[in-house]
Amino acid sequence: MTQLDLRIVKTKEALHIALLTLLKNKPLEAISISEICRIAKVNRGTFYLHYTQIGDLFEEYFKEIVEDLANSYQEPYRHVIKLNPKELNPTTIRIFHHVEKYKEYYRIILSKNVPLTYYYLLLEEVKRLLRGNLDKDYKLEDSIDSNFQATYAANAILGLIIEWYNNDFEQEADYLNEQLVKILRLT
Amino acid sequence: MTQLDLRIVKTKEALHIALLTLLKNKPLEAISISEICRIAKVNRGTFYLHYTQIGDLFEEYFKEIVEDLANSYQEPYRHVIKLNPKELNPTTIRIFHHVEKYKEYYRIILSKNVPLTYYYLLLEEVKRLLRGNLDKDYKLEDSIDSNFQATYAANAILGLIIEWYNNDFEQEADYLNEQLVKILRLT
DNA sequence: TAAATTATTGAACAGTTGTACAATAAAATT
DNA sequence: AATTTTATTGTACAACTGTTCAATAATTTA
Repeated sequence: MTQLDLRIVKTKEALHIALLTLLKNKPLEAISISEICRIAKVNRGTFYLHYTQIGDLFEEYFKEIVEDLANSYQEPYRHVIKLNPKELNPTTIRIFHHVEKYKEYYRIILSKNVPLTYYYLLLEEVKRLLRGNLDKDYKLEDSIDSNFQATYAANAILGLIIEWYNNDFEQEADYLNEQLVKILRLT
Repeated sequence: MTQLDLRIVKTKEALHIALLTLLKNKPLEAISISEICRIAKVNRGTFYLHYTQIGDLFEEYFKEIVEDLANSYQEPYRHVIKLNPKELNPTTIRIFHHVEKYKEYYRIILSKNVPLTYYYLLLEEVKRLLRGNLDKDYKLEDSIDSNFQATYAANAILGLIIEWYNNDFEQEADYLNEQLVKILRLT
């Protein structure tokens, strides 16, 4: 038994390529479904068979990017910075290099006219990655809600990324790492 | 010399009321400009004379709400919680009661299909409110970028609000305050 | 390979969007 | 109160949206 109908694969591929092509010239919000379909040579009705919004199509990519973030946490950390592992687990900090690598996409998902969905996808992933560490590094008080704590920490890191984005990613990823370490030592 | 043309005031008021009316029954993304104008009995072209998107209209409200957040920081803090003022400036923490008060609106601006703009407006305001405190409470290292630090702290607090929103605001505002204090003591 | 399944197409429809322009009405100014 | 200024209206247009349906084509299954 086969899982994927070849026609579906082809259609989605064509739509993916079309969206990427258009994104080189205009922001996500300025792209119309008709336009994508025209370029992809796919009937507009077919688009609606697979997606409901352009955002759904974009989300398919972005999920791959977020997957790369998760994967990057597996391989050993090579960018060595002097930091005390008791204060900050180095794995925590690989996210900035990931963002730097995909900055064209982060420029999209952090732009103000784009829906929050992608931000939330990212937040969930960072939470998931942090959660393991939080448990290990700190003994939790019983009275603390670990969901609140995880979202607090994850969103704080996303705050750094937002500020970085506002600076048009002009600093090095390593600089962001240093800042994070300093902020954590301070608090 | 007069500043505001009465016709403009009336038009905007009608549009405001129409949007609020519609928001009772459907989410922001499902509301069309035509619909608003039909209810407001305002020509559609007139809408475009003042706004470019529905979001602009909604933003006018939301700015008032954010203003209330800022104002609430002026009056003395009455919800007394036992906390060490050296560890956490109590003014920091008034935000949860504000959100509770306007939770219908925060439900809108934190929903996933809504653009990031409103989130950024909120983030900027929280940063502004925190910035004063951060400077006072901590001696900043020279090497730390206060913009990064401010966005880190402000976004962390918004993280708690996001988690609270995901829980459909079921906890009390005071509970959020307690959690924040505990998290800050922990870090 | 033939039959069955199902994705894609094309056409059509009512509603929305963004824009333009002349005519009109409402407000501000003198 | 008369005049000037300007916001609003109505109309029109091309493009986009979301949906439906029968006809057709591509792919899978037996």
